[in-house]
Amino acid sequence: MDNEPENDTLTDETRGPAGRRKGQLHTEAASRLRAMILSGELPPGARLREMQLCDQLGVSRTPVREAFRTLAAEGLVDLLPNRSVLVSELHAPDLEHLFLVFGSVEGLAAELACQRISEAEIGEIGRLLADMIDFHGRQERASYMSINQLIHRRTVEIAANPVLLSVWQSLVPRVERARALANLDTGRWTEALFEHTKMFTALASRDGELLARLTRQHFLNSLPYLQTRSDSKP
Amino acid sequence: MDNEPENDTLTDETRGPAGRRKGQLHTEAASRLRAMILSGELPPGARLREMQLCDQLGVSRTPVREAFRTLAAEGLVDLLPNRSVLVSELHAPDLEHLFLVFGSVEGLAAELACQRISEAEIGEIGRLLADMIDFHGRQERASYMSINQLIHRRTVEIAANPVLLSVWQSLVPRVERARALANLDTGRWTEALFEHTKMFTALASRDGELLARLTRQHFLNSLPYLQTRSDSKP
DNA sequence: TTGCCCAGTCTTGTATGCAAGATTGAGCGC
DNA sequence: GCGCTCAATCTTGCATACAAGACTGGGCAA
Repeated sequence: MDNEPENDTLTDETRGPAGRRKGQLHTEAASRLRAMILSGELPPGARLREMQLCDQLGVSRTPVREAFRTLAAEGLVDLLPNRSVLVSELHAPDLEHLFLVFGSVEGLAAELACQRISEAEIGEIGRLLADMIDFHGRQERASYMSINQLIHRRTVEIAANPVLLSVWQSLVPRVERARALANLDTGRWTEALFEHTKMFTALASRDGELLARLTRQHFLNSLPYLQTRSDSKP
Repeated sequence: MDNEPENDTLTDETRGPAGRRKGQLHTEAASRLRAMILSGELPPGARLREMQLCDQLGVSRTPVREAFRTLAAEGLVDLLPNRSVLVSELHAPDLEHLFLVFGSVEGLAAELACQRISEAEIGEIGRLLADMIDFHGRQERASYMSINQLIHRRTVEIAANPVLLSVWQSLVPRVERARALANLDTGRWTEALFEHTKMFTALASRDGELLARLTRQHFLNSLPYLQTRSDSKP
């Protein structure tokens, strides 16, 4: 009468073999919604009705509403007062603005990373680059993109600036979405890979100024190819 | 019976002569809390208990909780799961990170502004600078700081990049808070003014690269003076 | 037929109730 | 005297109820 089989007093959220509770519901809801937006399941301009998402996610409106604020801060949705939440649009001029800023942020990250990077980390990035070249040779785009993002993320992490990291994290969902919605032109793909090798050379020689310039240019160069797929304003 | 005097179909929230409803309560709550944090009324590390703020603001917990998310996205508070919300700390290393990133963001804004600024806008900034010099001469710090912020804001606006503007707006509360918590050293004040004049010269000649470099340096230079007042970690 | 008005329905904004996790302080054992 | 345990209280997380603002479709008049 004093102990039941399932009466475990574990309060840690990492116990979940039964998948009991991974974390906060609004965090979970935000992750799910973010994934749905990035995958295109929720296309730009889609109306997000609270109740519908509640049914879909199996939670009540409170965590869904809080998740909306998180996504709004990431620029993935627009909150219209007294009206529905809309998945934000991605117009061509917005993309230009986004990539300009994002390139500058990554440029700063690259500059800082050059000041701090260790030999081991240079080796790590080098191996990632080799993998990326390999995936390019085999035309495996998904794997390539995955490694690509990982290199950029590692660079920001090596920069070791939490403010920079948070700004980067707030922008990267939109950048990833833009990439996901556009197809990578084969010519641009090869060109981008070449730029990456040049960037790695700068990183390995710890030339921060050069790497920052290359990084900014890297994003500006990829811009026209993304815009070809972006829709025109209605 | 078909028309009443007050039967205006205005659905805009800006009608309120009776002060009926200024906007959403959570927006209002976020503004109030932001002001309390920036003014120092809520000092770094302060615990924000929902019920207490509800009484203080005269609203229920729901809008307060949503305001917390907004402020968390601005980096003004830290959300601890299942524990209280804390006003975020401002340690010396954090300030260094913040000013490095902020200087870079403003640097990009300055670079873009150089490409777009009109003669009229150069005149406008010039007048603001003249006012600033005047306030410096009369040792009116509050007015000086106000003009100072206005110049920076106008520069970002002239850059005409909404993504950049949103990043800037998300960082500027923390920068302003750091400035508010520290006293401006007189020597640094004069030095900063000199830097501003150099920056204006670059802006007027539309030398974006130079202006970006000066802007970044401007923030790096002011950093040591802020840190002298910042508390050491417990 | 076409345009406007209005009521019904839907959706969002806010308040409140309930349960679970965290904190604290007293009591007990060492 | 000191440290641990446990329970009472507090605080947060989530769900739900209620009210107010938007949307939609039918009906009426021109």
